[in-house]
Formats: sequence, structure tokens, C-alpha cells
Amino acid sequence: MTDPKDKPAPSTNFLKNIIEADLAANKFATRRWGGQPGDAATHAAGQVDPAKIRTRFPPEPNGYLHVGHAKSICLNFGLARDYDGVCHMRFDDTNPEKEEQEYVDAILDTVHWLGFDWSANGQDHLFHASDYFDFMYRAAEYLIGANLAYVDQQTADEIRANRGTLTEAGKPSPWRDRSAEENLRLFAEMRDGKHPDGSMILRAKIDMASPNINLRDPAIYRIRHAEHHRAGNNWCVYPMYTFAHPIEDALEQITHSICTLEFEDQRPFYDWLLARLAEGGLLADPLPHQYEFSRLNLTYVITSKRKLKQLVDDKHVDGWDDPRMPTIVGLRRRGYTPEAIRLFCERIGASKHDSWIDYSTLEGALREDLDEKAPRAMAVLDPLKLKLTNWEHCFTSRTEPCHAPVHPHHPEMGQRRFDLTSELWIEREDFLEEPTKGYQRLFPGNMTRLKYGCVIKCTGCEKDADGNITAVLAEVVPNTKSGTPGADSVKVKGVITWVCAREAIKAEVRLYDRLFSEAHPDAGGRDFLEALNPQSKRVITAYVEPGVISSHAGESYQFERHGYFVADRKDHTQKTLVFNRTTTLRDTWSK
RNA sequence: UGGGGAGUCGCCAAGCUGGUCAAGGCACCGGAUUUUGAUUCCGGCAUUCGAAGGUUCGAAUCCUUCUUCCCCAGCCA
Repeated sequence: MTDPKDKPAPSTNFLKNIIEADLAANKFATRRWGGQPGDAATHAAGQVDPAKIRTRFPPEPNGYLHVGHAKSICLNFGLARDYDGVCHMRFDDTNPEKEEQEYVDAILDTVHWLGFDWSANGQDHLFHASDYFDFMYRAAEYLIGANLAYVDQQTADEIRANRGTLTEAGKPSPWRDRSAEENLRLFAEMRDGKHPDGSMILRAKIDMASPNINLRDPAIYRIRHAEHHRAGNNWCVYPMYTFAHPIEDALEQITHSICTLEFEDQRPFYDWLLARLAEGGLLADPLPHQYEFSRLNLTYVITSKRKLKQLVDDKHVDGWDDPRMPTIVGLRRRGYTPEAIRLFCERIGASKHDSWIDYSTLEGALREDLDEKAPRAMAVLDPLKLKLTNWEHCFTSRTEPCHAPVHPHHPEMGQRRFDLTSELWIEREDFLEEPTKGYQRLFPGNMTRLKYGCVIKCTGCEKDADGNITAVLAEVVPNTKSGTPGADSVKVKGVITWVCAREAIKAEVRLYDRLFSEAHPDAGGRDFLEALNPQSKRVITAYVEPGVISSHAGESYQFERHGYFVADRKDHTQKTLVFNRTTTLRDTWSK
């Protein structure tokens, strides 16, 4: 189920307009659903479909899902949710050589994690193209019988050569006019394993002179002596996407088949095939329709499966779920939430324009989500010792208990506690011997507040023989302890975060930055590896406030003034704290 | 050069049966609040809709021409 708390999408897009127009025209009023995918007879025997519309998310299980898929998932499942429909989860597993069960499992897990589900009206709408191989085979036979398909024995090279060019018509295959009987016999032989891979292929017989190359007798069935991850060795002929996809949609009574722009030229064949099969009585009206939207392009990100695989194989990243990867598992490990990804998808909309979304839009959606729910904590990433030299004059005990809200806007989330002592860790960049213009933090003579602690006045620093600063010196300003009466009597502009040296807990912190330092890493056909950001991962040891010891893997925090950090899903334990920097806070001061 | 698509603010994106129509979001810029230089809050942000003509009382919306960009010649999806 999608999160009901999701704000209703106020936005509109061309797909919603199409659906609303279809609904208003009662286009699907008498559509039937046979209770499962099936041919005309199956659905004719069923009830009027309880689903007002049907969409589908149809990945090929040949890799991990990435942000681009998230857009498609949000669109398909979102449309079904918004219009009282159902979205089918379907694996387009028509190419046994590329697909694996491992990917099927990972994809299912990812879609669920994103907050979507394919069960509705008491049934599970999880389907596979391979479920329909029998029907597809019969559909191919029908086409052959109707003289609309033939077995071609040209080689792949010959077929390519005879397909013509963008400006020249193709030439008919010498095998184009075989009799239906012979085609049927040959096709059966193909299925029966009598011919090697590549020796024959089944082609639709349409028009070798069509200006649309996809209509120049497209290949619809090829021989592949390969084991299929679900169908095993039942088949050695497999349908091509072109042929399979429209049939999958029709068998599942999909009303709106949404795909990306590059399939636009494919639509005429989609419609041709379905119309022919409907004429033959194999499929039921109304037939599905294909609509195309522009795929997601994100700056500083590549989504090419081949290139992503190269990053993994060549160890530029630490696997498919490396926090720098644009895969959903990577984003998840980076600390992205399903809500943030959904918000992002809603914000970018859908249209037919080619577009590039700024990476900052993704980060913005993340910050918006995390700001609301991440508990706060203090952490020092680049530690410098701070010594409070007049401690005894201001406090009677060695430690002063402090408290702070878990979330500044949500008191119901409770309080956290930690100690203030005379030796603290502060951020190295929070002290400047020579302040720059506008600098509000520590420099000799300046006062700032230790957040949730007290106001201090910087008196100087200590250095080693090389002149490196080894400690900052400061005095406590009396009667300024946070939470006590009159604490605000001394006004200061700067507030810095800190961790008590005695209580501080060490944590490994992985500082991630964008994987590429160029907005369009694979533009202009240059080597995308050259655009790799050498600083995309830095591992440091930080000090975090004591309460963080109880954090669990996968939990997000906002380390105040630094950003959002998530306890690593794989490596974080309560013994060894490991945090990934998800993203920094918005920064309008520096840079 | 054949066919199919698309050009509205820095990035997205509504609007396209012609008449407060130049929505909204992100970003950005002001200002207020703030014990995160964060958040939040107020305010600002396209006389103009790829260009040029035309039709009309009136056009981003209709017509013509031009122009730019994307996709298609896998037995991948």
C-alpha cells in the first residue's frame, strides 16, 4: 500500500489528463477482469473490472533498479493509486541470457521499500512475461496462419543489410513468401530445438518499405538454447520485447501502458499486433494503449547499466549498494528515505520534454523529509581541543549536566543529556586566529555560545613547535548556562557545537560527496571515468555525543550544523559506530 | 537528407476546445524570527511563451514558414 499520508498530488500532467478524459468518456466502463491475466475468453468470463484503470511496472530482471526506475515506479503505482486502479508488478523476462532470480528478488524488495505494493482487491498482481510464453507461441502461430509472419533464414548480417537505411527502403527477404504451412512447420522445428541459435527467426510480415524502420518486418521470435530462470529448459525460442510487451499488457488488461520516449516508434507495431490478435479473437477489447514520457536525467549522475556495472567491476565504488551509486539500494544505504524519493518524483513531474533535473532537487527533497524527522545530535568531525581555563571559578563540580531537545520543533520526541566539562572537542573550523569578515565563531576576544552549554570568551590558543594550533583557550562567561535564568543576558551571534572530551564516543564517519565532479559525466562521448570525483569518499574518525551509542543500523540523525548521517546498514553496530553522511545542511554562509 | 517526438523564468512544469493565462514547485534574492550561519515565516522573481510572418477586437493557445534539440537501421529491453 502506498503511504496514505502522502500529500495528494496537486500537480497535473499529460498522463493524468489522458486518464481523466478516458474515465470521463466511460472508455473502460464495461471492461472485464477474469481474475487473472488471460485471453479474450478468460476476461469475458469475468466480472466488470473492479480496477478503474490498470498500469504496470515492467522491469527486465537484469540488474538493479536506479533513480530513473523510481520515476517510473512512482508514476505507474501513483497513477493507479490516484485513480482507483491497480498497478501490476511485472517482470519482462523474455531474454534468458541476461536475467537472474537474484535480480527479481532485489527488485521486488526495492519496490516494496519505496512504499508500493501490487496486492489489491484480494489478489497479488505479480506477473511474469514468462507466464505467457504459451499464449505468445499460439499468437505467433496465429500470425503465421494469417500470413502475417514468416520464418526467415537470412543471417543477422543479411537481415541488417536488407533492412535498408533511414532514407532507403529495405529489401524483402527471399524467404518472405513461404507458405503458411511451411512457416508453421519451421516454427515448430525452431521450438523443438531442431535448429541452432541464429539460424532462423520469426518475423512479422508488414512492410519492408515502411518509413518507420520498426515496421520493416520486425523480428518477433528468436532461437535461444538457454536456460530461463523461471521457465527452465521448457523453451528454446523466446519472444522479442516488441512482440511480447503488447501481449503482456493485453493479457493483463492494462489500460495505460506507460513507457519512455524511445519507444514512441514502437507504438505503431504495438497497435498493429494487438489489432491483428483481436481480429483473430485471441484478445479482448478494449485494447491497451501505450503512452510515452521522458526518462529521468539527473545532473552529476549516470544511469547507464553498462557504465554502472563498470564502476562496480573496476572497484571505483564498493558495490551496487555503495552510497554513491544512483541505484535505489545505494540511495537507501546513503540515507535516502522512500518518502524523499517519492517527494522528488512528485516534484519533477512527467512530460514529453527531454529534461535534466538538477541533482540539488533530489537533495532538497531529502532534506525536507529528514529535517522533520531526524533526531539531532552533536558530533565533531574535525576535532580540536578546547580548554576552559576558568572552570573552577564558575562551576563547583567537574561536570555540568546539559540537556537538549531531540528535535527543536518536536518536544514530544524528548530530551537528550550530556555533560559539559573543562575539556571539549570542537570543530577545527570554528576557531580562527585571524577572523575573516563576518566570522562569528571563536577568535581571540570573541564570545560565542557552546550550544546547550554556556557562553565562552576566546582568549587564545596553544601551538606546537611547528606553529600548528593544538588547542583553543577560552573562559566561561559566568551565569550563561543554557536553561538557567538570565542565560541570554549575554548576547552572542555565534553558536558552536561540541562534545565533552571525557564522554565523546568515536565513530567512523564516511563523508560522501557526488561521484562525479561534472554535471554531465558522459556528455560528448568522452570517457565518463575522467569525470569521477576523487574526493567522493573520505573516511574520518569523529566524536559524537554519548547518546548516539544506542543508534541502530539504518537510523538517521542530523548532526547539528553538519548535515544528515545514517548509521550504515551493513557495518554499523553499537560497538563500532559507522555513519554515512547522507547530505550536508543547506549552507548560505560559506562557499 | 526518411519517420517519430519536443521546444513556456536558472531547473522542472501547468496552461494549448483563443479573452485577468503567463499556475505551482525547486533554485535564487531581500527581510523577520532562530542557542543549528539550518528550519520556519513574509516579500520579490517571465509585458513574455524557440524565431518570423499571418488570422482575430483579442493568441503561449489557430494557420504558414523557419530554426534548435532528442529518438529509430539489436536475432536488447
